Amino acid sequence: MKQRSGNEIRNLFLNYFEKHSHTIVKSSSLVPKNDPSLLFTNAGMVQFKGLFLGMEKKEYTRATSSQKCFRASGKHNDLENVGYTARHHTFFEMLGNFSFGDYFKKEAIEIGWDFLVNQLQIPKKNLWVTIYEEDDEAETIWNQQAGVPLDRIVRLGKKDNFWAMGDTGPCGPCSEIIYDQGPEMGCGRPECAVGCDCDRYLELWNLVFMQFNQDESGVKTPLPKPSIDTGMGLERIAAVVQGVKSNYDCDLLRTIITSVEELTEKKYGENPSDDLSIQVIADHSRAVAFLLSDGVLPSNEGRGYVLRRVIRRAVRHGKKLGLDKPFLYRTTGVVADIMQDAYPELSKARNFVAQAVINEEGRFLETLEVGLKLLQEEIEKLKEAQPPRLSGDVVFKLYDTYGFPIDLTADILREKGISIDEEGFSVAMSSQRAKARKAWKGSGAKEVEEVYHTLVRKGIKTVFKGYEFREWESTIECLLSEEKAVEELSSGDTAQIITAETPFYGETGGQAGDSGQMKGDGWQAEVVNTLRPLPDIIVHQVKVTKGEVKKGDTVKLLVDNNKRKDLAASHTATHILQAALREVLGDHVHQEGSLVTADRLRFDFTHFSPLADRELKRIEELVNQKIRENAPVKTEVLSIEKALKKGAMALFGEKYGATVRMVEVGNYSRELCGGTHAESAGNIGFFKVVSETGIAAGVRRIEAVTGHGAWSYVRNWQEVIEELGARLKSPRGELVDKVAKLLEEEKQLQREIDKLRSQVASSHSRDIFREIKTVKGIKVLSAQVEASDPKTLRNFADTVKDRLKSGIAVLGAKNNDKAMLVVMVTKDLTSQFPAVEVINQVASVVGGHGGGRPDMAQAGGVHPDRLEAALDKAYEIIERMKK
RNA sequence: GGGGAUGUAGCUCAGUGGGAGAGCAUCGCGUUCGCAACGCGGGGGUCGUGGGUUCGAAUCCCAUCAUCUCCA
Repeated sequence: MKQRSGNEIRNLFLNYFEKHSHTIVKSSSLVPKNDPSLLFTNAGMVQFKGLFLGMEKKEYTRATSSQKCFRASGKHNDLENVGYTARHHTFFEMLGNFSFGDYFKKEAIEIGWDFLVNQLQIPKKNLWVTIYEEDDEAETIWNQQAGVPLDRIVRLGKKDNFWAMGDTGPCGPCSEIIYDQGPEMGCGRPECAVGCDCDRYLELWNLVFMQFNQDESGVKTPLPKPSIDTGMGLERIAAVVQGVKSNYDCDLLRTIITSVEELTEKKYGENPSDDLSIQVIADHSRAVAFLLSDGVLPSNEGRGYVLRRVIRRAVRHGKKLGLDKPFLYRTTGVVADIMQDAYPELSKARNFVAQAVINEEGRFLETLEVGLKLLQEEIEKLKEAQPPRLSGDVVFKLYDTYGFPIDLTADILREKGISIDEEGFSVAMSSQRAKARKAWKGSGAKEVEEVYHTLVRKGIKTVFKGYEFREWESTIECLLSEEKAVEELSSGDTAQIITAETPFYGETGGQAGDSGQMKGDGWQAEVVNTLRPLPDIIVHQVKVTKGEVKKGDTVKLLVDNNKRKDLAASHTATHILQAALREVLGDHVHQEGSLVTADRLRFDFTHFSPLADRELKRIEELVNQKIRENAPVKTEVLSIEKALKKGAMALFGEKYGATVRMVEVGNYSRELCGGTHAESAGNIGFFKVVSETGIAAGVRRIEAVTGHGAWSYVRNWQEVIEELGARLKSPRGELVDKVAKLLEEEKQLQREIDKLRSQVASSHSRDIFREIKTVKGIKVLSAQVEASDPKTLRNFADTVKDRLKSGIAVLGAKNNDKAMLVVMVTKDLTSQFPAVEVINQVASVVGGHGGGRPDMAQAGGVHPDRLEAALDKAYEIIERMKK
């Protein structure tokens, strides 16, 4: 067998099949396009699904690829096993050849076998073949065309060798080529044979013969054009060709392991526990590099959460190896180095990947340490428990507060043989959900919805006229009071009115509703707010101010134009802001939420770190620049396909109808949006960011004001600064220096005061030292001194204690309406006269109590007039304590 | 919007109501031809901010800000 690198094997494979009339197809993204059933691409055939199902046509009928695959969720979840075995990976490459109704079993077997035996020169003596138990055809081909002896062909059941895409659709038998690593790699059991779970018999290459279509009732009918789908893990074949027993020893992974060795100064292969961690890091580095370069960002749901879990796992294993600083961004760099020729997206995304990884790592390292400490304490407590099992509450706390994904906690505990209480975790989780939901209610929006559903079923709906008009005439379709339909309303009532048509914009998509007036024959109402509980229904919240309103009345609807203009300006500004964010921060910025009101706007978006001052400044500047350019705002109703083709931003996960409304601001911003907008960017006037904060991991929030709101915001600040300037008698430009100087001066003065205070206190010292008494042979000084704060008193007591050499000092001082006391006892006397005991007895006289250490205690009291008595009594107290 | 965690010297952090600390960094002195290393000494703090409780708060309570984290 010739030694070949992983890269060489990949090229050899692709070129070999190209020679056999296959088209080399680039690996598709790890994020499957147009396949909502799949979180990640997990096999080579994923991008060809449409071809197999006959829903798509391509110019080729034979293809070959080396496909990026990721398995850490869903049907194939290998995350738990990574590191513990020699074969499991979250990320791997799948080599495959495909026939779409072109060649079938015979040719698939022949060329596959030829590649292994003649191209890679794998010794035939090590190869076995499995087939589906009913597939005689396959057996004949293997035996007669490929020359595999019959005793090397093993028949296996449905579980192993029958493949199906799902419960229905294409399916068929498959056949696997097995590599025998030799008995020393096996489990040693006498019944060990092909099909055994142990490491001896390695499944190298799976050939799927798609020949049936299965319907709902399970009936299989032969496909008119049977197809071929094969898959061979590159890492496995590389390990075999390179003669190593573990995938981690093939060059594709070994290079990364070497870089981990360099970072940690640990040697791979010396300590099983370290090896585990090193392998996890090597595997996860690849997954992380590829996921990020395919545009997956760490987040707390869906794909992003899988990525986050992988990163956090790797960080934790790094920590186990002694890495306290971000390191993963380096190993992902190594991945880019060795793989970028085959996958150019790695080098393109290189900087972005490093930035995103280092951010996520740094963030998690912060909580990891504290979380591990908590976990360690809990593990200690569990030492005696049988069986050891960590409570759901703790697992939840780790998850909730420290961001430990549940599988990470499980992974840590697995090493210690501790299980986790998943049920308890779910309970804690749902109680958190319930709490959040309860807190969210209050608007009562949920219950109300039912009323509107019934209205819609009755055929009531509202047509929105407000894009073009601010005033409109229509008829009243329905009156609602306290969620019940009524026939009429009278002056003073607050209620909901639904009309056939309206110029009022109902609150949706984050834009606040319009307000204004309604006028009818002999009645008037004020529209306080407008809602849109369902797409087809617009609800005016009104207060009737005059007359009686009846169902069927003709009504004049007048939108408050000033508020509408402000709302429109805010909304248009939001669009420009999003475009600016994407320009400054990158294309990973997506809207996560948005609120548009007349006086401010709030925009939540995905981004992995707090914004730097200069970034914010740049964004603000860009938005204002666009405002000054005064580009017209154009709206257009068109098909969703057309809009997306024109590059409109659509919200992820949002459902859109067949036709959509696209809002363009010049050629800068293009978004799908149903809101009302300014006529041109200049109407916004002025845009000012008010705050930028974090909302959740990976989500930031910007709040900003526009137009009139922005002006008054700036005006307020100006007033504050002017007021400051006036008080500090300092021009605006010198304010900062002035304050710094004042603070410095204040500090100096404080020091000066401290010094003077202790001088004042000690100036009385000569007098009080005459009052030293000897109580049963112990020198005791109890005296009142001048001290304005406890610190001075304490400092002074220190000097007294030093002078006494051996003895007890009890000092007191009056301060306003309080008495202060301090007791100091020299070290040689603390066992006989603990300072705390002395002071508590003395302090009780002044109505207080105290505490401290054996050699020093402090106390206070609310009766300063009794201080003298207390100090006198100190001698008695000490005398009584002497045994 | 709701919950939890964190915020102490330039950095990393300790400090469960009683005198604000450690290690690293920094400065000075000593040792040295010089450097590294070492020894001794010093400077550096609104204990995130604002209230409250208490004789006394870094510590307890409330509010607030920032960062992290989970839920909606």
